[in-house]
Amino acid sequence: MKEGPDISHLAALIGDPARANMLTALMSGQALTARELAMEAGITPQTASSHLKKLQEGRLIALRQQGRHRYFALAGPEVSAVLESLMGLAGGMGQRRSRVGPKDASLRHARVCYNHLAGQRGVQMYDSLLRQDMLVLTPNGITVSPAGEAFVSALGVDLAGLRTARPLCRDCLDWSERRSHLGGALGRALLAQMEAKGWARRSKDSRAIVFTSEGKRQFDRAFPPQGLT
Amino acid sequence: MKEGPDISHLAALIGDPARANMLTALMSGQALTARELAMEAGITPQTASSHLKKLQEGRLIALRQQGRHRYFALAGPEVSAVLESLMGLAGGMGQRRSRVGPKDASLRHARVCYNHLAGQRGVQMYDSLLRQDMLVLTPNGITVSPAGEAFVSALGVDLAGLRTARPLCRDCLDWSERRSHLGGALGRALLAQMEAKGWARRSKDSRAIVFTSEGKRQFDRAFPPQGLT
DNA sequence: GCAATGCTTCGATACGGATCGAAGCATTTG
DNA sequence: CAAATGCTTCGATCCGTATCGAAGCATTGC
Repeated sequence: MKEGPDISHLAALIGDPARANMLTALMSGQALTARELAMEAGITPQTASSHLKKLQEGRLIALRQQGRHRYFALAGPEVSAVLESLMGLAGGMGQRRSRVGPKDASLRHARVCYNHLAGQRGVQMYDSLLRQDMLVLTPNGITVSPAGEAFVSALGVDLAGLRTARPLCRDCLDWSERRSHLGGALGRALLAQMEAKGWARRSKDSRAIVFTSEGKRQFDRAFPPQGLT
Repeated sequence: MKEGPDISHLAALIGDPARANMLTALMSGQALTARELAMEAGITPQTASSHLKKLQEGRLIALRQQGRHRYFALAGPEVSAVLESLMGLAGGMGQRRSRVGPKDASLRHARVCYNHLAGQRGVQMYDSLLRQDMLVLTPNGITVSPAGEAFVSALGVDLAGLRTARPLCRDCLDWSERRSHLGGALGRALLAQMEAKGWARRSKDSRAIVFTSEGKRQFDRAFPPQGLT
């Protein structure tokens, strides 16, 4: 009895350490060259080439060629969601990981997930927006209230420009917090604004997002944690 | 750069066809013996034994021994969720599957997902409950309204008995519908009631759930599709 | 135009892991 | 108690796949 989609092939694609590392690196939402991905995975370019071919054929990544540079990115947020899902379960076995390094803490605190904010900060933001009724959960998805529209516009988000993007808001399950953070076009726009305002920046060699002192203050003011409303 | 939990090991566990088939078989929420799982995967008992050992060590399945029979079940709903997530992505590559058989249609229509109802029927039920404000989405999860409590009690669900179960309601992303259906203790109780009332039964050799004509009528009456409110 | 660089393809190698027959242990049944 | 049954372990085999050096092709920069 083989029922439903064939998950073994898909899982096997992710199940190679080199490929898993490359996919993880692409979760930041940025496109990386074949060479960069080879270095991420600690393998030669020729090995990376054959791996990337497999991921491409499996539709996990997409290619954009610029001259001799070949940029690969995740094929879409659905891929990122599956990877987060796997991380959530694998994280539950975290006791089995030989070393919980400082990087894990910074990832849990704030990290980029397909261009939007994840981790404790990501969940804090989402919760706050919901609590203040700026975002509203409906059976058809998440909508932005009029107050929410005014709020994010005041933060510098060009909502009209985002309207064409679907979905505007997407509920993205956070592997470290086991709760949702905000994905979708609005989630991406909000992170971009934080970067533009200098509240936070992306780490150079990690998916972690680092907030400045001022950025933390501004963030907490904009998205107050529970109990500070 | 190796960030976050190690997903490759977990994915590799799922990435073997035999193991994937066994995990899929366990998604019904029932426990199966080692022999039954061997037959599910089309391998010998000795091969199954070594596979099951790996899944056990990987904490994807849990063992309950009864004499010489060893019953294995999924370790929890988190595992089921990951499998559904993989199915969703793999299903998006459905064009690549060599044969879309009649079974896929029946699975899409109604199937069991870790003991609760999934597929079109599952999503219909969830949407209906939300639309009628019997379930309410809150930032802290899904709650049952007073009207919802009365409703499910009238259906025969012993809510008091479920109160100790956590979570009572859980939003479970449906791979075939790309929307959520209702998991958690209430989701399981509702499916059990449908079975008890004879509205529907589980297929013998599949995760598909088959509704009787009367069951369809009763189901649509209890959980009217959009437009029939 | 040539050298440097990025990337893919080819071919060979080595390793890991799925597989099953045989054997052994535990439980159940008559 | 003996036979049947369920399951695990052992050992051998074979296949698939990741890997990298070498070679080739395409692009870029001087």
